[in-house]
Amino acid sequence: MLDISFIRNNPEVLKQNITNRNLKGEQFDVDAFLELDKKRSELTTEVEKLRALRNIGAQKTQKPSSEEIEKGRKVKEQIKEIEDNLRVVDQKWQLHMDWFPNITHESMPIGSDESGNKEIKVWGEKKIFNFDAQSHLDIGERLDLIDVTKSGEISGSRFSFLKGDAALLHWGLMSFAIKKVTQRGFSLMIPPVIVKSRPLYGTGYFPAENDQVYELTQGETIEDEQRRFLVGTSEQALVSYHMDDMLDGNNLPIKYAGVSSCFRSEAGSWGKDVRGIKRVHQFDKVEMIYFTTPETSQAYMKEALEIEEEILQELGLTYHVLEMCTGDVGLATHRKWDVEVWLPSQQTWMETHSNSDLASYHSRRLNIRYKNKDGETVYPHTISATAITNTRPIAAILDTYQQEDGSVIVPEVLREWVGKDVIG
RNA sequence: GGAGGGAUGGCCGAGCGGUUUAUGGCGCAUGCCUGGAAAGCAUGUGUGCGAAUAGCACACGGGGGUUCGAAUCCCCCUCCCUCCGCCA
Repeated sequence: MLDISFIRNNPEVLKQNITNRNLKGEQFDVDAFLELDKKRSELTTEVEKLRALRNIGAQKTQKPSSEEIEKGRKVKEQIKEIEDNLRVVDQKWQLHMDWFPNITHESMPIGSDESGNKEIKVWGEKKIFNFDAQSHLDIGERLDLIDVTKSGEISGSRFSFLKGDAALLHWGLMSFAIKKVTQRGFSLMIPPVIVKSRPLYGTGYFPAENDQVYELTQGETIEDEQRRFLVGTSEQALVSYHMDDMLDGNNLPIKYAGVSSCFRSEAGSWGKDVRGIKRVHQFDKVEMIYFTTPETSQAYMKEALEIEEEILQELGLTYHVLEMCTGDVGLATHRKWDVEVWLPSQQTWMETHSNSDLASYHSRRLNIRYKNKDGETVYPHTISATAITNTRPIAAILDTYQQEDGSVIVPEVLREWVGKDVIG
């Protein structure tokens, strides 16, 4: 959510930002919003004047005369009428506020889709096999590591069984990443994976991306407070951990590493990455969350990238880093880098990590503040970045480390968990 | 799941229909005092609109209602505590 006074003072900046992001729809109509905002101010002023009248009447009259009671009754009716109007205007006003995107960072390229993303770094060699290389799924099925047939029967499409050494690879990756982030000063958190709607609203998944979310509750008359959802990332629970909190500014940055399963309905992604375990409804992730001062968020975003790169380098996976463009990021994003790993058998990149500076977009929605040295209330910036996930890195390892004899070399840093040097 | 008891500012804690415009304390900030500090004293210390140290409104877990007037009464919801039940 944006600061309302920022919008009032810089409507052109917001309009330009909406254009840059290639957003379309009534909810992004800034002029209509400003009209509503004006109307809302007028009605608010009006209703506040009447309330003042009511308060004066109520304060000075211990035993009101029947005349005074009659006067109060009239004021009450007027208040109700204006409040009803205000409620309608306010709802429309809020809808715009909920949909307006964060202002993007100046270094983000302007583009309408993923083709506008800019490669800012490449690390490692693009491996060339001198034998007939297989995809991660073919390797996984041949070595009895991945079973998507059984999971299809049991859970539906886009689920998987990770078996035997692949399950050990999973634990290895998670443990390896946990070791890395705790060494870097993150407090480890195991959050709930079922949340209410407010954390999802607060982290920008509602209303904009609600088609990605699994809802557990049913019934049309259910109160919003009683609805429950599966998290798509531990970010949703971890950032919300501090909702309505007044943080101690001296403790910033706060760094949490969340470990959880993540659930995504993947609506609207039909046909993308269908084969194997590249895009599934359930995966596991170690996520890094920062709460920082506005001045330092960019520096910590770089720190997060450094950690991500260190993890991939030690796994020996070839990757590149993308500066995401304005048209390929969510509404909450201020700046975002994606890290993609090279799949040599497919001759293609696959996203394994993302790293976002959300500025104060989340903290405003979740009412997270701290007092700075001048005693002013400040909304901290939040950063969300992937340390590791299980499925895609496993796919990348199988692909990258396959050998001509059909076996797969285990990356050195994972051997203590997998218990062997070679699978198969 | 059942039965009770609770939720008040950064924190603690009064108030239970009308000088409460939220008492009091702690913490914090600023000033006075001091060689410096502590102590003491004074002032300030929720949010919005606003140029404003002007005003007004809002705010007592959230939402709705009753009333001329609600932190206070009623209804719904959430969370916490105690006991019972169930259970890795």
